[in-house]
Amino acid sequence: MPRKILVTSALPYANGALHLGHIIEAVQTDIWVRFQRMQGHDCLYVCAEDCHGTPVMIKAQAEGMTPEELIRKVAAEHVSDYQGFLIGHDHFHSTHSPENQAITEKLYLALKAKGHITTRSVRQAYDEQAGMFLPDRYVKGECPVCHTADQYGDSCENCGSTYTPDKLINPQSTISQTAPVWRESEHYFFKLGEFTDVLRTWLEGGARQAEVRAKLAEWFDAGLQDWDISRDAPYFGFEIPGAPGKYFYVWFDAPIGYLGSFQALCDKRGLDYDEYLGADSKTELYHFIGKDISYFHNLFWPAVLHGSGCRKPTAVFVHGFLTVNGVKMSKTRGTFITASKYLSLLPAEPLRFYFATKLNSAVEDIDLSLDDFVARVNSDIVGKLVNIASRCAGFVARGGGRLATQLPDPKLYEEFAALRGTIGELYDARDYSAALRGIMGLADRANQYVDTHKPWALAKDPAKGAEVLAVCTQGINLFRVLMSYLAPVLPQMAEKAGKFLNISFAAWNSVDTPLFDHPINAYEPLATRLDPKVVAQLVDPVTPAAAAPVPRKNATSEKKGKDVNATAPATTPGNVGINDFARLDLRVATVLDAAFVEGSDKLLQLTLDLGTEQRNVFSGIRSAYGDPAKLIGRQVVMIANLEPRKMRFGVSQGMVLCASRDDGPEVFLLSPDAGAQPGMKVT
RNA sequence: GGAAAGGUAGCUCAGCUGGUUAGAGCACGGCACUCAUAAUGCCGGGGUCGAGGGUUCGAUUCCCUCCCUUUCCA
Repeated sequence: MPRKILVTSALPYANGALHLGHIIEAVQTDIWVRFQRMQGHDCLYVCAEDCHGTPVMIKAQAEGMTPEELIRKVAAEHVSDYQGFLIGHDHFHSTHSPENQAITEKLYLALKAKGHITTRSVRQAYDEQAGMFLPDRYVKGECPVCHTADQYGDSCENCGSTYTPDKLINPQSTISQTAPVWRESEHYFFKLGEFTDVLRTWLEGGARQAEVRAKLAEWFDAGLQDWDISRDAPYFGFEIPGAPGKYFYVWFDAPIGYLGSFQALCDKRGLDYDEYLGADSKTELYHFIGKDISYFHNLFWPAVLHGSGCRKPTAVFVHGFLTVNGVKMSKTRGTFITASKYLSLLPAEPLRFYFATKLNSAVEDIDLSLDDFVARVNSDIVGKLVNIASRCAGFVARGGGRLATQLPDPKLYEEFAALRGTIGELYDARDYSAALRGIMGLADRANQYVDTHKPWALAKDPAKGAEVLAVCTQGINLFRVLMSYLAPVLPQMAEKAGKFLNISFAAWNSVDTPLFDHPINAYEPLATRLDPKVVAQLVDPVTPAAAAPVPRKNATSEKKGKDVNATAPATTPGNVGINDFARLDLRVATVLDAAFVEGSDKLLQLTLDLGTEQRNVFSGIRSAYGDPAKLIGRQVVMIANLEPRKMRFGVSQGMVLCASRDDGPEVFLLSPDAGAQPGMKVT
């Protein structure tokens, strides 16, 4: 009996480019969807652009366009990136759509009718110059607890205290740089606490991951509080029915975007919306998300659905974040890789494969190690998998291009085919890494088989043509099983291999029957090796900033939940006040010594004289200053009050300033004019 | 501050409910082969399983403490 399954991955937010953190989620989802389809299930996959909220509004203003223009432009880029990574959405919609507005209003009115909505007055920061209320993250000031300057309105990054923006000392609007005033405004709240029992019950099946359950238990213990779902004009979003000037908070209508997108798909294909999303639907509904938005998907979302009389998700699948070369993605480290940058350099499938070798069902962070990426792809895909087809194809072609009428080693084939159940279970459980380990183990055995039977040696004896063909028929059949197992991960390669073998890889159980007496075509390379030099271009050369601690910032998620534009800083950051600049202790320093760092091809170790003291600094300028001796005696500008940073090679006590492009390898040290003395302050 | 996950060979990772000499891939060394995109096969070197206690006949695997990394906190 085919299952009917509706799957989503998280909606990308319309204020920035997709990066590889978005892509790993899309790949995880897409592999699962493709696998389910191969199983013969009806598996639909929808997604949408998440369009609303203050960050989009502000960003559109900054770019001199309307929000509608901005979201159209960004969505087009996102769609193109997803397609580049072979993500097979059945439909990609927008939360700023008539479908989404209709469903949002419907759910809201249902919640209201059932008494799940309440209102109360909220005191909030208001920017008189900009004429708008300020989300907490748009107010900055001194922490009331530890007195660290320049902290957001909701919590201090230094001491971790949480508070409301009115507690900040000398608060400032990040939009106009003026001091906000405090105004009362009526807000609409969703009474989440009323759903505590419903949620506890739902989570038994909906939250299947231990890590997620532990987190949810914490939230339950703390008690579920009302959720503010309204925002005041001006706001880019949907106006709340019967509440002029009040808009739905972006996080209220964003998950509803899943439903809106599916509605649009139904309209397109004539599907029955209620069969999937009606109150008593028997179909399965799964959301793939990152761990940062677990709260919204495991609490608010099922509660809103339940309260408005809709079905709840079958389960929510949570994954961890992506790191690059062991560190979080960040522009200052050069490890922030956008989807489009990747695609401009490399094909999608190697990365899909690499992600698959690492993905499992746990909420663990996953590292994209570039060296490992190259080794893994070149060895596993080209050296092992493709090699099986490549080394057998020539003999088959010379033997007439037709496979033999039987397998010389049916038991071996049987072993390969018998694993389809186990491997299928692993895919279904999202344990792709284990699935691929199993598959690659089989690839080794296939190569061993060919090595043992040496068709090239047999081919020297003209009388043994049939034997050669038999061995290679075995090899090709083993390859076919492996390719079938990998088809969810490598759809393009499966397509090409299908043309080579005159078959389709559409059905998971097709490997039950081996190919006999079957014509195959000339072999063409199915995959090419990755060039480490090209892969290295994914990350920017390490700049001196790499030696500096970066502010805590979420690498893989747009924190729209807090109304903050968490996209990594643009090339040209926004304005800062003079106080921001004054926090930096910039000093003139003389290079006393400069040397290569053993074990690093990027760093130089500098000993700097600050007049009153000496500092040890690791700086990523080796590519531009290959002869460190020439630096000795030179004067440079350094940040003297940078948090010391422990590195593999020692502690770096500051950083030297350099000029560079975002995308170029050149680095140019800054120097003061003649006459400056070590220790002089730069202002 | 509260909480979670992780720390296993140079690198990336497996190791289920404690039990013979701790595994894989890559990298490295040697040999073989030459069909294959310098691919493949065989053999080998390499780990006091973060540190210290404890439970046990026996712990990488259980308990406690500590250190380090990462992450989450409406």
